[in-house]
Amino acid sequence: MYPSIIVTVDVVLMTLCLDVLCVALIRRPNAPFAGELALPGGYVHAQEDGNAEDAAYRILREKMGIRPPYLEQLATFSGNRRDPRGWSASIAYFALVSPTTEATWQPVSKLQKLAFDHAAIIQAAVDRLRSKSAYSVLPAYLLPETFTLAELQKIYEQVLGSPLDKSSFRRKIKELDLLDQVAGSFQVGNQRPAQIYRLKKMMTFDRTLSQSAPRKAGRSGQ
Amino acid sequence: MYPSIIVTVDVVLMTLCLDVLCVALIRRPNAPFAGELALPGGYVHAQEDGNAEDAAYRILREKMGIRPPYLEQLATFSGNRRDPRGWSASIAYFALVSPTTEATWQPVSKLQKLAFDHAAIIQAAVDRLRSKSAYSVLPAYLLPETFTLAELQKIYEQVLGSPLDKSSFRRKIKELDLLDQVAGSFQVGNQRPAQIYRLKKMMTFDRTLSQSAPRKAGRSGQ
DNA sequence: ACAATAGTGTCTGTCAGACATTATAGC
DNA sequence: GCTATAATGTCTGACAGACACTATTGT
Repeated sequence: MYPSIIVTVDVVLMTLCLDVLCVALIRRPNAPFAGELALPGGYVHAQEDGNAEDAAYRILREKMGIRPPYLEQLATFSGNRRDPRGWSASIAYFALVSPTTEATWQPVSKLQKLAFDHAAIIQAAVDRLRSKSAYSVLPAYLLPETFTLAELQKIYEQVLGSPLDKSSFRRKIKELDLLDQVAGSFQVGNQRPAQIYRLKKMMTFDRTLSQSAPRKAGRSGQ
Repeated sequence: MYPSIIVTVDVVLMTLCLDVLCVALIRRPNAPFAGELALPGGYVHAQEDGNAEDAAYRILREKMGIRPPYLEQLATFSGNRRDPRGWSASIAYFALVSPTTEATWQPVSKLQKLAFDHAAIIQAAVDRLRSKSAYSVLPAYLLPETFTLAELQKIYEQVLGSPLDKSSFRRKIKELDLLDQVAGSFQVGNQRPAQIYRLKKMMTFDRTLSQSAPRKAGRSGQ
């Protein structure tokens, strides 16, 4: 009745390896683009996947063996030229994980030629991560579950690409009130130990980090 | 080979009617949801549409007879429960037009029950418009091609839901440098005539409008 | 004591909001 | 003159960045 359209889900899974933003890639075993590097992805399975997000989680479970702490829909890439098999729509997601996750990580800055339009999808994911990092705690998902403020600041500097002032950074993080102190501390050498934190369990992530912070509405009125 | 998946495009077409944010709806002639109100949408036509955005433009042309000055992909809504015919994916777009566009406009604040999950899609579009309005000139697309600064400010106040200071608003708009003066002026009564502006032709829209939320008065305390 | 990093206090330039003032039209 | 709106000028509180300062560990 209607010409069949290929519907797939692809996931841009990112982490920070040795202070470099990396993406997980898989070498394709089959055509098309056999042997080339590609994002983990696959067909939507109408029988098992309740929706596209379910499919993304299933694919990450099957192909990477993980369940990421952060996953969000990125955009849908579609058209008749991106897949030699025909008109296709790829619902792309991006996910962030701790660097302890096992995978074939590739720095996003030096990617070879990739299958399909996956290079463009990765670029969109990196742009989104960068732009959201300016006003959210997203980069914290690139760290292990617990971390120090110094580590967190370093992650932000890596993602944003510019150094941040320690005092201002801590002031902002405190205002956001998105971290919980964890009992215990972390120490590397002969130095003062650092307090350990973890992300608060919450449903919303898009609080403002810098500049456009909602100015402490609290004070106003009663 | 793979179970067929329904791929459609739906467009949330918005404007400002009498200072109220409205969305264009169409009464469905056919099942499913025959007779109910729904977003303009339709199947992707693999033969004619180069990609999903092309399909969105085609649908707006066929069903509304327009080509909007602003169109952006919103998100993809998918799953096995949103369409009684089976597993479906709707690539949703949102578009802004001038209020002179002919259509059946409905205020977004008082929507009846809609077909499919279109109420959720509209909510997502409104949220996106609101959040982008804080740091872009997007609301200008809700006006005719030329307008005065007073009209523009009123639009922003409508979309953002809070009054803005005239001086600050103009300072910001000037800094953004996104408007061109148009020869001529506009006058309503026995008053000083207002300068007329139009949007500059450009490719990027996401400049910063205001760095911070409007500060709540509070001359009172402290 | 020193070294090294964690964490805080203080100053200051900048800027958004508040609001006064001037400008331009018709009467 | 008056009224109404357009457009601009000026002041001020608040905040982000800069940076000096204190705190806490091991040797």
